[in-house]
Amino acid sequence: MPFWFVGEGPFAALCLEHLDRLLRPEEGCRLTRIITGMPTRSGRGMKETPSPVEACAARLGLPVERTGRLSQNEELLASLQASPPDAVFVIDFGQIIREPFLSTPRWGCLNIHPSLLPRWRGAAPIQRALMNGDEETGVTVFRLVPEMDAGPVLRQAKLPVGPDATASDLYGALSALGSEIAAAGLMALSKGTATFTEQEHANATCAAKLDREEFEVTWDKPAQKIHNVVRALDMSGGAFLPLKEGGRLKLWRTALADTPEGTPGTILGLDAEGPVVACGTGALRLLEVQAPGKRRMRASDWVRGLRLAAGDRLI
RNA sequence: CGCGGGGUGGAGCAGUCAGGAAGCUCGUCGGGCUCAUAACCCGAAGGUCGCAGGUUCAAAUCCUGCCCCCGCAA
Repeated sequence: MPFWFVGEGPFAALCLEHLDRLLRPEEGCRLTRIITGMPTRSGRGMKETPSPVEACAARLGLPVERTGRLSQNEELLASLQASPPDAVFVIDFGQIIREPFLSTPRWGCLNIHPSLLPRWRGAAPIQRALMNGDEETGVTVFRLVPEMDAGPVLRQAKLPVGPDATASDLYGALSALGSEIAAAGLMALSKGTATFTEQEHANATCAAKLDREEFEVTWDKPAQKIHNVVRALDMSGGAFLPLKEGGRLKLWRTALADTPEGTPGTILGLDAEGPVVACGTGALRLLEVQAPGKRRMRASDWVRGLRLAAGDRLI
């Protein structure tokens, strides 16, 4: 059973790694082509940066091809139609896939989507689930249809979300779980024992793309809400607190504290773990932060260098 | 050549503008106090001040080049 893999972002890279491990040739399963997007000019100095999938493939020693707009890649389509694979994984790719691409593979194009579809269709399912405080999430393997994330489901698995689970935790867990059920689902398909189930479209919700403004946190909000934003954004550049002297303090890791009272932004206490800061409701302990121009560090170290003490205000 | 911040004992920082004996808060090790301690007291070890040149009587500090880390913007 030959498969293609089309992907670009970090979730796709993790899935690629898992699928490469799970789809072992002894069952006849293998990824015959890996396709990713063009490198982007980004980062310091506007350097050309390959996609996470390309970097991952290189690390695994797998050949990878780049493509621009898939819908205009005649060569790729011709090759697909000439000898269709059993399925094409399209994961975290950032392009709408249309016909005739969708229905050319034997079982169509399959996606591993890190949410319990039809909940959180769209670009940022993991982040939205965390920001929303969901206590349960999951991963869905489904067949692509023209409408975004609306195709029939092959397999789905649930995952409880711990109170301190972060986006990177869920990226790791859901890519592993998703790859497993995808591999299992394909085996079942090949034996004719699997079916696709239509989604309950009425229950669909949308996981909108992240907006830069959502990365900013202020102390007047409830501690739980800030904690959720911090957890959600640790793969996306990090939540940040604007500093009065300019610049931003990134919040990489926090924990809810039970210390109650205080004016929002006041340091209520300091210990080896880090400072506890009063919020609009409740208080938050800072565990890992990043000051402007600095690397990530333990919040206790950051506080030490700044000579902050209980009673000081963090704006 | 897109814009900007930073590299000082193991950690986080001050000192650089106005050159002149290595500092602060911790950690580590040893000792003391205590029923006990992550608390307190006393003491100790540990640094090519990112690298290489230059200026100077004298450079962490001024000049030149290079390396590494980080943020913004896309």
